Order: sequence, then structure tokens, then C-alpha cells
Amino acid sequence: MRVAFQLLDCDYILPNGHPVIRIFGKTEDGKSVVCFHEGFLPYFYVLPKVKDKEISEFLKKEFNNLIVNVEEVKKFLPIGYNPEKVKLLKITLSDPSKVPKVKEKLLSSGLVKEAYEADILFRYRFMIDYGLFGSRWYEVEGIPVNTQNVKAKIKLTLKKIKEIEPKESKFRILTFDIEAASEGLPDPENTEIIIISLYFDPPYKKKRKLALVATKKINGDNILSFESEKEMLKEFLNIVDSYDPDIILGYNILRFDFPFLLKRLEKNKLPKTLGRCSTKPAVHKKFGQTERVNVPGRIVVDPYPILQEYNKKGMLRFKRFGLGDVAEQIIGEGKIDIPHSQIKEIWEKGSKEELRKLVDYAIKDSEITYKVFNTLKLIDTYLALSRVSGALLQDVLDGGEASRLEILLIREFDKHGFVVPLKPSDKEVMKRTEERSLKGLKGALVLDPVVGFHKNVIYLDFASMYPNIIIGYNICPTTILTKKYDVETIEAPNKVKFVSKKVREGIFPKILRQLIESRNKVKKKLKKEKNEKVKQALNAEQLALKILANAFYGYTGYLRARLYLLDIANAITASGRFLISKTKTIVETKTNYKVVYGDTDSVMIKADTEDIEKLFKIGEELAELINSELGVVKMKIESVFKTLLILSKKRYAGLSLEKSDTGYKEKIVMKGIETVRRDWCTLTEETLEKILEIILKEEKPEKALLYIRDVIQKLQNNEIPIDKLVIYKSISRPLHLYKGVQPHIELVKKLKKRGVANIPGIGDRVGYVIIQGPQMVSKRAEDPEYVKQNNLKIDSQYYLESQILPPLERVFEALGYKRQDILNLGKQLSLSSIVNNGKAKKVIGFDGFVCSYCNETYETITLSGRCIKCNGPIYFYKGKEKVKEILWSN
DNA sequence: CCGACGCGGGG
DNA sequence: GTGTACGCGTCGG
Repeated sequence: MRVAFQLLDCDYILPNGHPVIRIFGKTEDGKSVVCFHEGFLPYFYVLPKVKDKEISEFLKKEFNNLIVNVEEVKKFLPIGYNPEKVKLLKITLSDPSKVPKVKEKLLSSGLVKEAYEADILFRYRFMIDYGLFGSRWYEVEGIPVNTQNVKAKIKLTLKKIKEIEPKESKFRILTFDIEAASEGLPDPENTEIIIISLYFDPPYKKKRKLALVATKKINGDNILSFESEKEMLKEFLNIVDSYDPDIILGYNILRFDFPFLLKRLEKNKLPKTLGRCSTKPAVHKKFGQTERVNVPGRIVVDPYPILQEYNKKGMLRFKRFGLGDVAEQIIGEGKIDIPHSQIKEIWEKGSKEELRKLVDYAIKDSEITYKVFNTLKLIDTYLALSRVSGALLQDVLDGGEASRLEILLIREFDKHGFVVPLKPSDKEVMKRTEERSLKGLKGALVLDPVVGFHKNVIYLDFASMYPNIIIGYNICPTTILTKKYDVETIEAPNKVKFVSKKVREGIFPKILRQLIESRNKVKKKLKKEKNEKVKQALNAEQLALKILANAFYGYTGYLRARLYLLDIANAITASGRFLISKTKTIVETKTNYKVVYGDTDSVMIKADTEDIEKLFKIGEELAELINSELGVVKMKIESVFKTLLILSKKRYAGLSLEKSDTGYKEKIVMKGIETVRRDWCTLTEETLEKILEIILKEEKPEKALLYIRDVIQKLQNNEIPIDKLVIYKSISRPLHLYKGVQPHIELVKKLKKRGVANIPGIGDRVGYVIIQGPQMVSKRAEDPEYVKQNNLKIDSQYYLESQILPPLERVFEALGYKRQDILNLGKQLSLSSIVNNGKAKKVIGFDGFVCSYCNETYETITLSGRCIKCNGPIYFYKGKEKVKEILWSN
């Protein structure tokens, strides 16, 4: 028979001492497939120190029936340029799980110098050797198999397999969430699961939502109720089995729901076979601090770590990563409001209505988790990464950048006759760490910024700088010169030499050329494409190609990489530093423009016109000039900043204009200035955003100061809505275990004394505001609702100094103020405005701005920083004391 | 400035 | 499963 499917998972079993590979997939019409392949055996390579015969005899003696074959092969060694292949021994054995043992024994025997590829997972050994990639589409020819061990609609042997055109994925997605009733975080050892909520896409028996509840007390439309946890779990297993999902989805299931569920199954003596195999159970493993869940034949997806990755890469920003917060932000729909501390109470003695609400709460969690996943198309990029790198979807989701790249590297190294080194041992990692602290790994160059306010700034950057450096200098473990050869070489700025491309093109550069080339092709297709779904897929693909290309540099400097080489990592950054500083020199010696800032692969150049067209034109000319002098990497104009406020290295905000098909796209760009931070109240975020907008868009810093004054006045007059002042923190342990005094903890203690119902418990988030009073700040934390009801005064001083000012400080510092100045200014301005009814008096001895020539006074600083009447310099006076000369850049 | 903690998400 | 790995912010020295 013949069947076409998308490759989802691959593993192996050892039925009678012989490994059998299993490929799991999904057809275009939604049928699950498993292919079996027998006869493929594990192998690895060693570099002999003694005669081959001695090694084979040693192996026969030690491992007799395990060794299938020992043969001589010729391969290139992976590190250091060497024109000749080297003779290695390829050792084939019958059991993949025994490979580490054999490798260890050989290494410690002293008979071999080195072992290669002895730690490549068997499934990947197979996939690489058969040219199979994760998530790609294949057509398989084989004979139907009848086995009860795996559950799939189609089961067959693998006779022939060939890659085919990709089609649309047809996944069944099961979202689940468990509830448990306990004080504080539930411990699976002795806390039962009370509810399992489920959300199906596509629907299951015409239902999308379903809750399994371990009590007969309630029932309803979307509810299945059970006598006990055990009965409920049994049904859950049934449903997973008959729904047969490809993807199991849930929020934080990796670190909570899955391990919890597996533990409860164990406690109830139920099978843990949630996967497509009746012999291999689902497993949860913890090593170090990372946790992983494996369900044979299915993909486990947890949006939580994915969103964290998105946040880190700046694709999305979250203040908090709680499901409620995330859902609110993405789909505008949050959780049902039940404090965690109330679940136990409701479960034990709640009314029918309360129980129903708890069940709805559980269902809602699954529902919004799915909706977030679906809205953001969370696996699209990962599917693309899987297709491009060849790694399995699950591994792409679980692993870091390095693991994704490694599969691709092994494939290419193998293809070109190179072997790949083992992963470093702990000892080796330590050695690398030491070497690094000794020699150092210097990062990118950040040019000294001209701090302050600028106008008409051109932003240029090098396209894919590090990948192009690797290509340009032919940087690769296989081209680095570690011994003397009389061949043409290229020297990186850190004096490390690589053989030139004519001698041997490196594998890194070769892969990178292909990745960049494919990306350009995909981007071209994307531009022409009209179909929204196809566009999404193409966009995911170009993103994946970019991610992989950008991962090379990090990989070479990653301590646990197979192909870690400090000299290479340093060669790449040294080249980057060289290029960016050379760029600055070119601009500043060959033109009259000044570079006001630059970081890693970009420069900001101040120009002398307000004309946007012209600015872009100048940018193009500058790029051309730089390119003609540098060669290796191409500089291009990215955007123009109408206005730009540079605070320090890595921190700036600007009003950026980008060219688009329809004209110019204007937007405020912020780097390193987070307006969203978990420890700031909403007022802080809003004020900071507003201030930056006024400065950048209206170019009226004095108005920004007025705005701050306004906020301060409103604070003092109790005119700011309490909700904007709420600060959130969560309780992490029992109250008595807190050593220091913390506001949210003090508040909870207060609430207890007050005898309030629904006291927040461990894990609950507590929102508080700081009110006026004589005690220390922490003791003055108060419940926002209580403040509203009793009309209490908030501590405006606290909010000013601890919430509003710190972020504004940096902004105004760039404009010439120190923290104390702003603070005084804010106070004084408001004071003098009140006293003088908004008009400052023209006498020395008041707080405000005074022209040093004509004594004209200003309540706020002028835009130019100079007197409007006589253009004289303006000074800030505090009382009779001249505090500071005010100067604006530009 | 460094290194050891410890927390996040979940109930 | 031929594996054994987070990343950042805070606190104390």
C-alpha cells in the first residue's frame, strides 16, 4: 500500500533484541499513520591509536555478540583544516542503548584517541541517514501490519519513502487543564485531581468543551461526573485514546499538569499510556532545572515557555505570564475570577452554583489556552523550524537554539564526508569555561552614544551581519587553520586564520549561503502571495530560516556545543567590531555627518535636513559609500528617525519612519526602555509613554514637564484612579516564613486581623496601594477596595519617588537633569504655579527658569533652552541658588 | 564587581 | 533513551 503523511514523531523499540524504527505521521485527511522499519543498526566512529585488529579483538572479547561489524572508513576530521581524509573505524552494533557503554569502554581502554557520533540519538541517526526531516511530507510504500502495540488508523512497513510537496497540516488538538483542592500548591503525592477540563479542536462527539468532575454532586451539559478520581482518570484515558490527538496542549502543563496527572495515574494504579503506543508510557523527566514530557507519537505543547521565548526575542511583550494576563492581552478574554485559595472551600462545601462556577472556571482555562494558541498560531514557526532543521517538532519546541541547529549541522557534515565530535563531557565543559575566563569572549562593539535629543537621524544596519561575516571570512571548524599549510588563507581581525574559499568552502558558510538564499526566495514568494494561509506558512518559513542563520554565532560560543570553538566565536565578534568601527570612521572622515550611536551591526547618523525624501537618499548614498569600502557585509538603510532621544548605551527612543509600499510608516521605537514592567503600576507606564510621546512627537520637552507636574498634582489631590496605582506581588510561602517586611505580606496580615472574607493564600496575587501614614512604607500597604470605600489618601510622595520618578529619571537625565532636579522641579513648579496662579514672578529668589541676560522668567524650560526674547542662556533657580545651566542638544 | 540563591507558571 | 540542559533578578559579601 501507499500512503502520504506529515512526519510527526520517530522512535524505536527493541522487541526481540533488534531495533525497530517507528515513524508517526498524519495524513492530509486526518488519519494517523505508523511506519515500521527493521534492519537499521546503530554505529559510531573511532580514531584508532593502535592496530585495527587489536580494537576488533578487544570489542569481540568485551562485547562479543553486541558487535555486528567493524570496518575501516575514510572521513574528514571536523575541527581544524586538513586536506586529507583520515582512516577511522566504523563500529556497528545491534542495540542502540548499549552504544554509550561500548564508547566509554573504548575510550578508557586507551586503544582509541577519539570517538565520533556515538551520542546521536538513534532516531536521528536513522532520519539523517534516510534523509528524513521532521514535519515534512513523505509518501511511503509498504505492507500493512497488524499490531496492537501502536494505535493508528494506518500501520505499515517501510519499503520505500520519498519526500513530497508539503500540504496543509491536519492536527487534532486536545487542550486540558486540571484542578486540585488544597491549601497552597497541591502536592500530587496526597492531593487528588478534582476536575479535568478539556477543549477539543476539531470537536469531539460534536462538543468543544467538556469537564470531567470527580463528584456526583453536579452534572450538566458539558459535564461528566464520577464517583471518584480514579473513575474520572479512567474516562480521561478513554477520551485521549478515542479522540487520538496529535497535539496535547495546556498552560504550564510541562511543569504542573502533566507531572501531576502522571503521578495521580500511578497512585491510582492506572496505565500512563497516553501516547500512540500501548507499551511505552508518557513520561515526565526533570534534569537540572529543565523539565520535559514525552508522549510517544504525540506532541506536547505548552504555550508558557513559548511565550517566554517570544518575549525574550521582543516579538511580544508581557508584564506577567499568568494564563489570565496573557489571555487578556492576546484574545481580550481572561479567566473566570476565582481566587486559588477558594477552590478547596468551594469543592468541599460550596453550593451547586458555586461548584458550577468552579467547573466553568476550569473549562474556561482550557478554552482560553487554546484560543491564545490558535490566535498566535503558536506552532507555525516551530513547524517551519522543524522542516528546515530536520529536528522533530517536539524537540524543536523543547530544545534551545543549539539543539535545533545541531541536527542540521550533523546532516551537512555527514553529507560532506566529515564526522562530528561528541557532545562535551562535564569535564570538557569545565575546561572550556576556564579557557573562556582566561582568554575571554569579547562581544559586540557598542559605540559611545551622544546622549541627548537629536533630530533627523539616519539608521543604517548590516543585513544579517554575523551570518555574512561567517560567509565572508569563510569561518568554519573545517577551515580554521590549526596547523601550518601552504595554502591561501583569510585572517580575521583577531588574527585567527581560515583557509580561503578557493581551498575549501567551509560547511558553516555553505549552509548559511543556502539559508539566506532560500529566505530571499521565500520572501519574494511572500510578496506575491495573496492566500492568507499560504502567506502565514511562508512567513513562518522565512522566520525559521532567519532564526537558524542567526543561531550559528551563538552556537560556536555555546559551551555545550559539539562544535564549540572560542577562536571562531571571537573571530566573528572581532570582525563585527572591526566593521562597525570602520563604518564610523568612513562616515566621519569622508563625509561631514556625525555618528551619534551604533550597536553591533547598526549606526545612527545625524543629518542636516528635515526633508524625509532627502534623508532616505542620503542614507542610501552613505550605505553605498560604506559598502564600496568594506565589501564583506552589505549595509542598508533601515529607517529614519525624525526625532531620537538617546539615554545611554542600549537605551533610546525615537520616532521612526520606515519606507513601505504605501509611503512611510511612522512609529515610536523604544529600545531598553521598558514601559511595561511587573513592579510598576499602570500610572508609571502611562506617564512614561506619554512623556516620550510628547518629547518625540511634539518635540516639546517643556510640555512633558508640565505633564509630569500635572500628574504630581493629581496624585496629591487624590485625583488618580486608585486602580492605576495598584502594585501586584504574589505570596510565595506561608506568612510566618517571611523574614523581611514586605508590603503585600503586611497587607495580608492586616486583612486577617480585620476579619475579611477571602484572604489571599499562597500563590495568590495581592494588589495593594501605599497610603499616607507615619509608619514605614511596607506597613502602609492597603487593599485598593478598602481605600476606595474609606476614601483614604494615597502616599503621593511614595508614588512620586518610588514609582513615577525612577523611569522618568533616565529620560530627563538625557535632557540635562539629575534626579534631584526633576524632583525639585516637579514640586517647585507645582508649588509656584499654585502660589503664583500659574505665573512665575520675575525676581531672583523663586524656583524656576530665568534668562541670565534679560531676566525673563519661564515657568518651564523653553524648547531651545534659550530665552525666546533675547536668545540668552537660561538658568534654573532654586531659591537664590543657580542650580544648573540648561542646554538642549539641537 | 562577583557569586550564590530563588523564582517563574501551575492549584 | 546512543541525551541529562533555563535565565534573570536580587541579595549579601
